[in-house]
Amino acid sequence: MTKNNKPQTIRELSVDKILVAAQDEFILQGYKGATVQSIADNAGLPKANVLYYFKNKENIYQAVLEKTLNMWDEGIGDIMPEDGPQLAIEKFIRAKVTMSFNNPKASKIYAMEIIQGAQHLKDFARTYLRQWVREKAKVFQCWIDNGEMHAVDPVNLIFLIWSSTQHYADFDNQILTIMNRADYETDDIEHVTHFLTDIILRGCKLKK
Amino acid sequence: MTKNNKPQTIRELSVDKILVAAQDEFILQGYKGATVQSIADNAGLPKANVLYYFKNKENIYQAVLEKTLNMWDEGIGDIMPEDGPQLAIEKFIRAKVTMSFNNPKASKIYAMEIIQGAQHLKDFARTYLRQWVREKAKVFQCWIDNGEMHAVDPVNLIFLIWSSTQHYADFDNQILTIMNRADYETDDIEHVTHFLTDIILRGCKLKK
DNA sequence: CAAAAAACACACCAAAAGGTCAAGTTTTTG
DNA sequence: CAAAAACTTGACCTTTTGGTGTGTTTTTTG
Repeated sequence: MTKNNKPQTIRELSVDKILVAAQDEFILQGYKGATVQSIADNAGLPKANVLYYFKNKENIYQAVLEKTLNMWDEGIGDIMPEDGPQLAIEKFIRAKVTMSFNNPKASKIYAMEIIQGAQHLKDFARTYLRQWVREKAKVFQCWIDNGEMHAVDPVNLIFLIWSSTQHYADFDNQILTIMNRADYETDDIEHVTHFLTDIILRGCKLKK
Repeated sequence: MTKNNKPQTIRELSVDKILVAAQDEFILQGYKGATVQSIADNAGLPKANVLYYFKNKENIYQAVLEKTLNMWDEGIGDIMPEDGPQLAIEKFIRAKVTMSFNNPKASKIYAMEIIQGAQHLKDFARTYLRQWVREKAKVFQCWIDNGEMHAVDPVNLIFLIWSSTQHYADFDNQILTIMNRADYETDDIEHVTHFLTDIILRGCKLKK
Protein backbone atom coordinates (compact mmCIF):
# COMPACT_ATOMS: atom_id res chain seq x y z
CA MET A 1 0.00 0.00 0.00
CA THR A 2 1.45 3.39 -0.93
CA LYS A 3 0.68 5.45 2.12
CA ASN A 4 2.84 8.57 1.61
CA ASN A 5 1.27 10.90 4.04
CA LYS A 6 1.37 14.24 2.28
CA PRO A 7 3.66 14.82 -0.68
CA GLN A 8 1.20 13.79 -3.35
CA THR A 9 1.79 14.44 -6.98
CA ILE A 10 -0.59 16.60 -8.88
CA ARG A 11 -1.98 13.47 -10.46
CA GLU A 12 -2.70 11.73 -7.18
CA LEU A 13 -4.36 14.86 -5.90
CA SER A 14 -6.64 15.22 -8.90
CA VAL A 15 -7.46 11.54 -9.08
CA ASP A 16 -8.42 11.67 -5.44
CA LYS A 17 -10.67 14.68 -5.86
CA ILE A 18 -12.35 12.96 -8.79
CA LEU A 19 -12.86 9.71 -6.92
CA VAL A 20 -14.38 11.45 -3.93
CA ALA A 21 -16.76 13.44 -6.11
CA ALA A 22 -17.56 10.37 -8.17
CA GLN A 23 -18.46 8.28 -5.16
CA ASP A 24 -21.06 10.82 -4.09
CA GLU A 25 -22.41 11.15 -7.58
CA PHE A 26 -22.68 7.41 -8.17
CA ILE A 27 -24.49 6.89 -4.89
CA LEU A 28 -26.94 9.68 -5.55
CA GLN A 29 -27.59 9.03 -9.24
CA GLY A 30 -26.58 5.43 -9.89
CA TYR A 31 -24.10 4.41 -12.57
CA LYS A 32 -26.09 5.46 -15.61
CA GLY A 33 -27.48 8.53 -13.94
CA ALA A 34 -24.14 9.88 -12.87
CA THR A 35 -22.77 12.43 -15.34
CA VAL A 36 -19.12 13.12 -15.94
CA GLN A 37 -19.98 16.81 -15.97
CA SER A 38 -21.42 16.63 -12.48
CA ILE A 39 -18.45 14.68 -11.16
CA ALA A 40 -16.17 17.28 -12.69
CA ASP A 41 -18.13 20.15 -11.15
CA ASN A 42 -18.03 18.60 -7.70
CA ALA A 43 -14.33 17.89 -8.07
CA GLY A 44 -13.72 21.46 -9.19
CA LEU A 45 -12.29 20.48 -12.55
CA PRO A 46 -13.45 20.86 -16.15
CA LYS A 47 -14.95 17.76 -17.65
CA ALA A 48 -12.18 17.31 -20.19
CA ASN A 49 -9.70 17.24 -17.37
CA VAL A 50 -11.56 14.43 -15.65
CA LEU A 51 -11.49 12.48 -18.90
CA TYR A 52 -7.80 13.16 -19.12
CA TYR A 53 -7.25 11.15 -15.96
CA PHE A 54 -9.88 8.50 -16.65
CA LYS A 55 -10.53 7.42 -20.21
CA ASN A 56 -14.27 7.16 -19.66
CA LYS A 57 -17.08 6.92 -17.13
CA GLU A 58 -16.78 3.17 -16.78
CA ASN A 59 -13.16 3.59 -15.72
CA ILE A 60 -14.09 6.14 -13.09
CA TYR A 61 -16.67 3.77 -11.69
CA GLN A 62 -14.25 0.85 -11.70
CA ALA A 63 -11.78 2.95 -9.74
CA VAL A 64 -14.45 3.87 -7.21
CA LEU A 65 -15.47 0.24 -6.89
CA GLU A 66 -11.89 -0.86 -6.40
CA LYS A 67 -11.29 1.73 -3.71
CA THR A 68 -14.49 0.59 -2.01
CA LEU A 69 -13.53 -3.07 -2.09
CA ASN A 70 -10.10 -2.34 -0.66
CA MET A 71 -11.72 -0.44 2.16
CA TRP A 72 -14.11 -3.31 2.78
CA ASP A 73 -11.22 -5.73 2.84
CA GLU A 74 -9.21 -3.69 5.30
CA GLY A 75 -12.14 -2.99 7.60
CA ILE A 76 -13.61 -6.47 7.73
CA GLY A 77 -11.45 -7.57 10.58
CA ASP A 78 -10.94 -11.29 10.75
CA ILE A 79 -12.30 -14.38 12.41
CA MET A 80 -9.41 -16.16 14.00
CA PRO A 81 -9.64 -19.69 15.42
CA GLU A 82 -7.51 -18.78 18.42
CA ASP A 83 -9.93 -16.07 19.53
CA GLY A 84 -12.69 -18.51 20.28
CA PRO A 85 -16.29 -17.91 19.21
CA GLN A 86 -17.27 -15.28 21.73
CA LEU A 87 -14.39 -12.89 21.19
CA ALA A 88 -14.31 -13.53 17.45
CA ILE A 89 -17.97 -12.66 17.00
CA GLU A 90 -17.64 -9.58 19.14
CA LYS A 91 -14.59 -8.38 17.21
CA PHE A 92 -16.33 -9.08 13.92
CA ILE A 93 -19.45 -7.18 14.85
CA ARG A 94 -17.45 -4.27 16.21
CA ALA A 95 -15.35 -4.04 13.04
CA LYS A 96 -18.38 -4.07 10.78
CA VAL A 97 -20.38 -1.60 12.85
CA THR A 98 -17.44 0.76 13.03
CA MET A 99 -16.98 0.61 9.30
CA SER A 100 -20.67 1.15 8.67
CA PHE A 101 -20.70 4.31 10.75
CA ASN A 102 -17.35 5.64 9.58
CA ASN A 103 -17.71 4.84 5.94
CA PRO A 104 -21.32 4.51 4.95
CA LYS A 105 -20.62 5.56 1.39
CA ALA A 106 -18.44 2.56 0.66
CA SER A 107 -21.17 0.30 1.95
CA LYS A 108 -23.78 2.02 -0.19
CA ILE A 109 -21.77 1.78 -3.39
CA TYR A 110 -21.27 -1.89 -2.76
CA ALA A 111 -24.89 -2.51 -1.83
CA MET A 112 -26.20 -0.83 -4.97
CA GLU A 113 -23.80 -2.79 -7.11
CA ILE A 114 -24.99 -6.08 -5.65
CA ILE A 115 -28.67 -5.20 -5.70
CA GLN A 116 -28.39 -4.30 -9.37
CA GLY A 117 -26.86 -7.66 -10.13
CA ALA A 118 -23.14 -6.91 -9.80
CA GLN A 119 -22.94 -5.92 -13.46
CA HIS A 120 -19.63 -4.15 -13.02
CA LEU A 121 -18.03 -6.43 -10.48
CA LYS A 122 -15.22 -8.54 -11.80
CA ASP A 123 -15.43 -12.25 -11.21
CA PHE A 124 -12.59 -12.19 -8.74
CA ALA A 125 -14.74 -10.33 -6.26
CA ARG A 126 -17.42 -12.97 -6.43
CA THR A 127 -15.11 -15.92 -6.08
CA TYR A 128 -13.04 -14.16 -3.47
CA LEU A 129 -16.12 -13.54 -1.36
CA ARG A 130 -17.26 -17.12 -1.66
CA GLN A 131 -13.83 -18.26 -0.58
CA TRP A 132 -13.89 -15.91 2.40
CA VAL A 133 -17.27 -17.14 3.61
CA ARG A 134 -16.34 -20.79 3.15
CA GLU A 135 -13.19 -20.32 5.15
CA LYS A 136 -14.83 -18.49 8.02
CA ALA A 137 -17.78 -20.85 8.09
CA LYS A 138 -15.30 -23.65 8.56
CA VAL A 139 -13.88 -21.91 11.63
CA PHE A 140 -17.37 -21.63 13.13
CA GLN A 141 -18.01 -25.26 12.30
CA CYS A 142 -14.89 -26.27 14.20
CA TRP A 143 -16.08 -24.42 17.26
CA ILE A 144 -19.43 -26.13 16.97
CA ASP A 145 -17.85 -29.55 16.57
CA ASN A 146 -15.66 -28.88 19.61
CA GLY A 147 -18.71 -28.00 21.63
CA GLU A 148 -17.51 -24.42 22.12
CA MET A 149 -20.61 -23.08 20.48
CA HIS A 150 -24.27 -23.90 19.90
CA ALA A 151 -25.02 -25.42 16.53
CA VAL A 152 -26.18 -22.53 14.39
CA ASP A 153 -25.75 -22.46 10.64
CA PRO A 154 -22.42 -20.64 10.19
CA VAL A 155 -23.11 -19.24 6.73
CA ASN A 156 -26.41 -17.73 7.78
CA LEU A 157 -24.73 -16.40 10.90
CA ILE A 158 -22.28 -14.52 8.72
CA PHE A 159 -25.18 -13.18 6.66
CA LEU A 160 -26.91 -12.09 9.84
CA ILE A 161 -23.91 -10.14 11.02
CA TRP A 162 -23.30 -8.58 7.63
CA SER A 163 -26.87 -7.50 7.14
CA SER A 164 -27.54 -6.19 10.62
CA THR A 165 -24.37 -4.13 10.70
CA GLN A 166 -24.42 -2.79 7.16
CA HIS A 167 -28.01 -1.73 7.61
CA TYR A 168 -26.81 1.25 9.64
CA ALA A 169 -24.75 2.43 6.68
CA ASP A 170 -27.03 1.66 3.76
CA PHE A 171 -30.24 2.83 5.38
CA ASP A 172 -28.81 5.67 7.45
CA ASN A 173 -31.35 8.06 5.96
CA GLN A 174 -34.26 5.93 7.04
CA ILE A 175 -32.84 5.21 10.46
CA LEU A 176 -32.17 8.85 11.19
CA THR A 177 -35.63 9.80 9.97
CA ILE A 178 -37.26 7.21 12.19
CA MET A 179 -35.22 8.24 15.20
CA ASN A 180 -35.89 11.88 14.34
CA ARG A 181 -32.23 12.80 14.37
CA ALA A 182 -30.02 14.76 12.01
CA ASP A 183 -26.83 12.74 12.27
CA TYR A 184 -25.25 9.81 13.98
CA GLU A 185 -23.09 10.51 17.00
CA THR A 186 -19.97 8.69 18.15
CA ASP A 187 -21.84 7.03 20.99
CA ASP A 188 -24.05 5.28 18.50
CA ILE A 189 -21.23 3.01 17.39
CA GLU A 190 -20.80 1.67 20.89
CA HIS A 191 -24.50 1.41 21.52
CA VAL A 192 -25.25 -0.52 18.34
CA THR A 193 -22.20 -2.73 18.76
CA HIS A 194 -23.33 -3.58 22.25
CA PHE A 195 -26.90 -4.19 21.19
CA LEU A 196 -25.99 -6.54 18.36
CA THR A 197 -23.27 -8.33 20.26
CA ASP A 198 -25.61 -8.90 23.17
CA ILE A 199 -28.39 -10.41 21.09
CA ILE A 200 -26.27 -12.43 18.72
CA LEU A 201 -23.98 -13.85 21.38
CA ARG A 202 -26.94 -14.90 23.45
CA GLY A 203 -28.54 -16.21 20.28
CA CYS A 204 -25.52 -18.46 19.90
CA LYS A 205 -25.65 -19.47 23.56
CA LEU A 206 -22.35 -17.76 24.22
CA LYS A 207 -23.75 -15.53 26.92
CA LYS A 208 -26.39 -15.74 29.63
CA MET B 1 -58.95 -2.87 -3.19
CA THR B 2 -60.19 -3.62 -6.69
CA LYS B 3 -59.42 -7.27 -7.00
CA ASN B 4 -61.48 -8.29 -10.03
CA ASN B 5 -59.87 -11.55 -10.87
CA LYS B 6 -59.86 -11.61 -14.64
CA PRO B 7 -62.04 -9.18 -16.58
CA GLN B 8 -59.51 -6.38 -16.79
CA THR B 9 -59.95 -3.43 -19.06
CA ILE B 10 -57.44 -2.83 -21.79
CA ARG B 11 -56.07 -0.02 -19.67
CA GLU B 12 -55.49 -2.16 -16.60
CA LEU B 13 -53.82 -4.76 -18.74
CA SER B 14 -51.43 -2.32 -20.38
CA VAL B 15 -50.67 -0.47 -17.17
CA ASP B 16 -49.84 -3.75 -15.55
CA LYS B 17 -47.51 -4.85 -18.32
CA ILE B 18 -45.76 -1.49 -18.14
CA LEU B 19 -45.38 -1.60 -14.37
CA VAL B 20 -43.92 -5.10 -14.42
CA ALA B 21 -41.43 -4.16 -17.12
CA ALA B 22 -40.64 -0.89 -15.37
CA GLN B 23 -39.86 -2.56 -12.07
CA ASP B 24 -37.26 -4.75 -13.70
CA GLU B 25 -35.78 -1.87 -15.61
CA PHE B 26 -35.58 0.44 -12.58
CA ILE B 27 -33.88 -2.24 -10.51
CA LEU B 28 -31.35 -3.04 -13.20
CA GLN B 29 -30.60 0.50 -14.34
CA GLY B 30 -31.66 2.81 -11.55
CA TYR B 31 -34.06 5.70 -12.02
CA LYS B 32 -31.96 7.83 -14.33
CA GLY B 33 -30.56 4.87 -16.17
CA ALA B 34 -33.92 3.35 -16.96
CA THR B 35 -35.17 4.32 -20.40
CA VAL B 36 -38.76 4.58 -21.44
CA GLN B 37 -37.83 2.85 -24.67
CA SER B 38 -36.48 -0.15 -22.80
CA ILE B 39 -39.54 -0.33 -20.56
CA ALA B 40 -41.71 -0.17 -23.66
CA ASP B 41 -39.74 -2.93 -25.38
CA ASN B 42 -39.98 -5.23 -22.38
CA ALA B 43 -43.68 -4.50 -22.05
CA GLY B 44 -44.17 -5.23 -25.74
CA LEU B 45 -45.54 -1.79 -26.54
CA PRO B 46 -44.28 1.17 -28.53
CA LYS B 47 -42.79 3.97 -26.49
CA ALA B 48 -45.49 6.45 -27.41
CA ASN B 49 -48.05 4.06 -26.06
CA VAL B 50 -46.31 3.85 -22.73
CA LEU B 51 -46.32 7.62 -22.56
CA TYR B 52 -49.98 7.60 -23.35
CA TYR B 53 -50.66 5.77 -20.09
CA PHE B 54 -48.06 7.59 -18.02
CA LYS B 55 -47.31 11.22 -18.75
CA ASN B 56 -43.60 10.76 -18.15
CA LYS B 57 -40.89 8.59 -16.63
CA GLU B 58 -41.26 10.11 -13.19
CA ASN B 59 -44.92 9.04 -13.17
CA ILE B 60 -44.03 5.49 -14.13
CA TYR B 61 -41.55 5.37 -11.29
CA GLN B 62 -44.02 6.81 -8.81
CA ALA B 63 -46.51 4.15 -9.80
CA VAL B 64 -43.92 1.43 -9.32
CA LEU B 65 -43.00 2.86 -5.93
CA GLU B 66 -46.60 3.04 -4.87
CA LYS B 67 -47.23 -0.55 -5.87
CA THR B 68 -44.14 -1.55 -3.93
CA LEU B 69 -45.14 0.29 -0.81
CA ASN B 70 -48.61 -1.22 -0.89
CA MET B 71 -47.07 -4.65 -1.13
CA TRP B 72 -44.77 -3.88 1.78
CA ASP B 73 -47.68 -2.69 3.80
CA GLU B 74 -49.76 -5.78 3.13
CA GLY B 75 -46.91 -8.18 3.75
CA ILE B 76 -45.49 -6.65 6.88
CA GLY B 77 -47.75 -8.58 9.17
CA ASP B 78 -48.35 -6.92 12.47
CA ILE B 79 -47.11 -6.91 16.02
CA MET B 80 -50.09 -7.39 18.24
CA PRO B 81 -49.97 -6.92 22.01
CA GLU B 82 -52.20 -9.94 22.61
CA ASP B 83 -49.74 -12.28 20.86
CA GLY B 84 -47.04 -11.80 23.45
CA PRO B 85 -43.41 -11.24 22.53
CA GLN B 86 -42.47 -14.74 21.46
CA LEU B 87 -45.28 -15.35 19.04
CA ALA B 88 -45.24 -11.77 17.79
CA ILE B 89 -41.54 -11.88 16.92
CA GLU B 90 -41.89 -15.22 15.24
CA LYS B 91 -44.84 -14.04 13.18
CA PHE B 92 -43.02 -10.86 12.25
CA ILE B 93 -39.87 -12.67 11.14
CA ARG B 94 -41.87 -15.22 9.18
CA ALA B 95 -43.85 -12.51 7.40
CA LYS B 96 -40.75 -10.59 6.42
CA VAL B 97 -38.78 -13.63 5.31
CA THR B 98 -41.68 -14.86 3.24
CA MET B 99 -42.02 -11.49 1.58
CA SER B 100 -38.29 -11.30 0.90
CA PHE B 101 -38.28 -14.64 -0.86
CA ASN B 102 -41.55 -14.19 -2.69
CA ASN B 103 -41.08 -10.60 -3.71
CA PRO B 104 -37.43 -9.66 -3.79
CA LYS B 105 -38.00 -7.04 -6.46
CA ALA B 106 -40.20 -4.90 -4.25
CA SER B 107 -37.58 -5.00 -1.56
CA LYS B 108 -34.86 -4.01 -4.00
CA ILE B 109 -36.75 -1.05 -5.40
CA TYR B 110 -37.37 0.18 -1.90
CA ALA B 111 -33.78 -0.41 -0.79
CA MET B 112 -32.36 1.50 -3.73
CA GLU B 113 -34.70 4.36 -3.11
CA ILE B 114 -33.62 4.65 0.51
CA ILE B 115 -29.91 4.20 -0.17
CA GLN B 116 -30.07 6.98 -2.70
CA GLY B 117 -31.64 9.32 -0.20
CA ALA B 118 -35.34 8.73 -0.80
CA GLN B 119 -35.41 11.47 -3.42
CA HIS B 120 -38.70 10.31 -4.89
CA LEU B 121 -40.44 9.23 -1.71
CA LYS B 122 -43.26 11.42 -0.60
CA ASP B 123 -43.12 12.72 2.93
CA PHE B 124 -46.12 10.71 3.98
CA ALA B 125 -44.15 7.52 3.49
CA ARG B 126 -41.39 8.73 5.77
CA THR B 127 -43.64 9.94 8.53
CA TYR B 128 -45.80 6.87 8.20
CA LEU B 129 -42.80 4.65 8.78
CA ARG B 130 -41.73 6.63 11.83
CA GLN B 131 -45.21 6.29 13.21
CA TRP B 132 -45.20 2.56 12.59
CA VAL B 133 -41.89 2.01 14.37
CA ARG B 134 -42.88 4.21 17.30
CA GLU B 135 -46.08 2.29 17.77
CA LYS B 136 -44.51 -1.15 17.59
CA ALA B 137 -41.60 -0.12 19.80
CA LYS B 138 -44.15 0.86 22.39
CA VAL B 139 -45.64 -2.62 22.29
CA PHE B 140 -42.22 -4.16 22.88
CA GLN B 141 -41.61 -1.69 25.70
CA CYS B 142 -44.81 -2.79 27.39
CA TRP B 143 -43.72 -6.41 27.28
CA ILE B 144 -40.37 -5.39 28.76
CA ASP B 145 -42.01 -3.36 31.51
CA ASN B 146 -44.28 -6.28 32.31
CA GLY B 147 -41.27 -8.57 32.59
CA GLU B 148 -42.46 -10.67 29.67
CA MET B 149 -39.26 -9.97 27.79
CA HIS B 150 -35.62 -9.15 28.38
CA ALA B 151 -34.76 -5.45 28.11
CA VAL B 152 -33.47 -5.01 24.59
CA ASP B 153 -33.76 -1.74 22.71
CA PRO B 154 -37.05 -2.15 20.79
CA VAL B 155 -36.20 0.19 17.93
CA ASN B 156 -32.92 -1.54 17.21
CA LEU B 157 -34.67 -4.87 17.50
CA ILE B 158 -36.99 -3.81 14.72
CA PHE B 159 -34.02 -2.72 12.63
CA LEU B 160 -32.36 -6.06 13.27
CA ILE B 161 -35.37 -7.98 12.06
CA TRP B 162 -35.82 -5.74 9.03
CA SER B 163 -32.20 -5.91 7.96
CA SER B 164 -31.63 -9.59 8.52
CA THR B 165 -34.77 -10.61 6.64
CA GLN B 166 -34.56 -8.14 3.76
CA HIS B 167 -30.97 -9.13 3.17
CA TYR B 168 -32.18 -12.33 1.49
CA ALA B 169 -34.10 -10.26 -1.03
CA ASP B 170 -31.75 -7.36 -1.68
CA PHE B 171 -28.57 -9.41 -1.83
CA ASP B 172 -30.01 -12.56 -3.36
CA ASN B 173 -27.38 -12.45 -6.08
CA GLN B 174 -24.56 -12.43 -3.61
CA ILE B 175 -26.10 -15.05 -1.36
CA LEU B 176 -26.73 -17.43 -4.24
CA THR B 177 -23.21 -16.90 -5.54
CA ILE B 178 -21.73 -17.64 -2.15
CA MET B 179 -23.84 -20.71 -1.67
CA ASN B 180 -23.09 -21.73 -5.25
CA ARG B 181 -26.72 -22.12 -6.14
CA ALA B 182 -28.79 -20.95 -9.08
CA ASP B 183 -32.04 -20.17 -7.30
CA TYR B 184 -33.74 -20.19 -3.95
CA GLU B 185 -35.95 -23.15 -3.18
CA THR B 186 -39.16 -23.22 -1.18
CA ASP B 187 -37.43 -24.94 1.72
CA ASP B 188 -35.16 -21.94 2.14
CA ILE B 189 -38.00 -19.84 3.50
CA GLU B 190 -38.58 -22.25 6.34
CA HIS B 191 -34.89 -22.75 6.99
CA VAL B 192 -34.09 -19.05 7.18
CA THR B 193 -37.20 -18.30 9.21
CA HIS B 194 -36.21 -20.97 11.68
CA PHE B 195 -32.60 -19.82 11.83
CA LEU B 196 -33.46 -16.18 12.48
CA THR B 197 -36.30 -16.92 14.88
CA ASP B 198 -34.06 -19.24 16.86
CA ILE B 199 -31.23 -16.75 17.28
CA ILE B 200 -33.33 -13.66 17.82
CA LEU B 201 -35.75 -15.26 20.27
CA ARG B 202 -32.87 -16.61 22.30
CA GLY B 203 -31.18 -13.24 21.99
CA CYS B 204 -34.23 -11.75 23.65
CA LYS B 205 -34.24 -14.48 26.30
CA LEU B 206 -37.53 -15.81 25.02
CA LYS B 207 -36.17 -19.28 24.44
CA LYS B 208 -33.63 -21.58 26.03
C1' DC C 1 16.99 27.78 -19.21
C1' DA C 2 15.23 25.18 -22.99
C1' DA C 3 12.98 21.13 -24.37
C1' DA C 4 9.93 17.58 -23.17
C1' DA C 5 6.30 15.85 -20.55
C1' DA C 6 2.23 16.55 -17.93
C1' DA C 7 -1.81 19.03 -17.04
C1' DC C 8 -5.49 22.02 -18.49
C1' DA C 9 -9.56 23.57 -20.94
C1' DC C 10 -12.47 25.43 -24.84
C1' DA C 11 -15.25 24.03 -28.58
C1' DC C 12 -17.34 20.60 -30.84
C1' DC C 13 -19.76 16.16 -32.33
C1' DA C 14 -22.72 12.13 -32.55
C1' DA C 15 -25.75 9.27 -30.12
C1' DA C 16 -29.22 8.62 -26.88
C1' DA C 17 -33.25 9.67 -24.64
C1' DG C 18 -37.47 12.21 -22.91
C1' DG C 19 -41.31 13.81 -24.62
C1' DT C 20 -44.80 15.78 -28.32
C1' DC C 21 -47.79 15.57 -32.37
C1' DA C 22 -50.92 14.33 -35.49
C1' DA C 23 -52.97 10.89 -37.98
C1' DG C 24 -54.63 6.75 -37.70
C1' DT C 25 -57.47 2.36 -35.72
C1' DT C 26 -60.31 0.05 -32.46
C1' DT C 27 -63.71 -0.09 -28.94
C1' DT C 28 -67.52 1.67 -26.50
C1' DT C 29 -71.86 3.81 -26.15
C1' DG C 30 -76.32 5.95 -26.95
C1' DC D 1 -74.92 1.99 -36.67
C1' DA D 2 -72.95 6.38 -36.13
C1' DA D 3 -70.62 9.34 -33.12
C1' DA D 4 -67.56 9.66 -29.44
C1' DA D 5 -64.17 7.99 -26.66
C1' DA D 6 -60.21 5.21 -26.01
C1' DC D 7 -56.22 3.41 -27.81
C1' DT D 8 -52.13 2.91 -31.10
C1' DT D 9 -48.08 4.42 -33.40
C1' DG D 10 -44.43 6.35 -36.56
C1' DA D 11 -42.15 10.61 -37.15
C1' DC D 12 -40.14 14.29 -35.14
C1' DC D 13 -37.95 17.78 -31.97
C1' DT D 14 -34.95 19.18 -28.26
C1' DT D 15 -31.89 18.47 -24.59
C1' DT D 16 -28.49 15.94 -22.46
C1' DT D 17 -24.34 13.60 -22.36
C1' DG D 18 -20.22 10.74 -23.26
C1' DG D 19 -16.39 11.44 -25.51
C1' DT D 20 -12.77 13.77 -28.88
C1' DG D 21 -9.67 17.07 -30.92
C1' DT D 22 -6.74 20.73 -30.65
C1' DG D 23 -4.28 24.14 -28.84
C1' DT D 24 -2.46 26.36 -24.51
C1' DT D 25 -0.33 26.54 -20.07
C1' DT D 26 2.25 24.64 -16.37
C1' DT D 27 5.60 21.60 -14.45
C1' DT D 28 9.46 18.68 -14.69
C1' DT D 29 13.93 17.48 -16.23
C1' DG D 30 18.54 17.30 -18.31
